[in-house]
Amino acid sequence: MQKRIFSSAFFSAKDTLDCGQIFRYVPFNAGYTVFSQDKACYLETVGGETVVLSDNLEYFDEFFDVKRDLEKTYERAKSFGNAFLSAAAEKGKGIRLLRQDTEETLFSFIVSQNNNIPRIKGIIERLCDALGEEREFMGKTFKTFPKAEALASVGEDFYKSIGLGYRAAYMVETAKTITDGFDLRSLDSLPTSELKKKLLSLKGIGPKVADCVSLFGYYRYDSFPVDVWMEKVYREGFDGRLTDRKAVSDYFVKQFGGDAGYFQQYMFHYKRNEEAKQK
DNA sequence: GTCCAGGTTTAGC
DNA sequence: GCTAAACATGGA
Repeated sequence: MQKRIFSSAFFSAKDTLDCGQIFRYVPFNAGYTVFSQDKACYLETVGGETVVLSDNLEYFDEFFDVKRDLEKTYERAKSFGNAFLSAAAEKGKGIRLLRQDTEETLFSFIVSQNNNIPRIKGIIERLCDALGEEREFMGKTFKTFPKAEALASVGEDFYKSIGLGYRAAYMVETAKTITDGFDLRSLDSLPTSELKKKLLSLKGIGPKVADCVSLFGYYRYDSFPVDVWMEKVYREGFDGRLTDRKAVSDYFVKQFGGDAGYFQQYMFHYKRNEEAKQK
């Protein structure tokens, strides 16, 4: 087991994991065990330090994008002079956008549509339990995220049995499309707009999920997913005149450019926490 | 019982 | 092209 220590100033375990970009992590000791593909690490923030423990540290250096300087991103967020964005950046400056596995991100966000985060986590956990391979980390066993081949090997009734509801058909069809030769890696070189068009051809992927896959799975920071939460943010804290989600997304990308993805995540996380407090 | 959640698909204009 | 209904599930 190897260990790395970072300043927690722009790397908070809690904010990075709880901001809705990842569904596979569980509280453990003072921190969390985090899973990606067939790998695991332990992540904790205590005081001014964030610690990563893993047998695959190089993988998780990349995963947590540890070389990226987020102070600049945070400063640019504040420089826009929007009250909501500034407050969100202040609260969420510990968020790091993860560089997640493309395929895992794709299937995870098919599950996410018209669903809530606790339920998404549960479904993905049952998915891995049933179809993943067993591995060990810190004396405990866990399951890997199943590859498309494994996902395509089961039918709709399996997905319904673990709670996917009507999304079961989307999982089956898209898993088959991928095993039949749709190469996710071949999209790496496309500009973001072309990448999204290709993603939209997959069943169960509409504009919002395509933006999430583009951002979390292809690291296109000029993506701005607009869901029910971001609609509220737009209405309450910005122009508010557009009604179409895609138009709202374009509006933000135009303003924020390559910072759009980070700013979106700051604001999404802040909005959700704000609502939670009032209850 | 109704409403909601990191929306997409399909049918009908 | 656009709009509106249908779509499972579980927690509030």
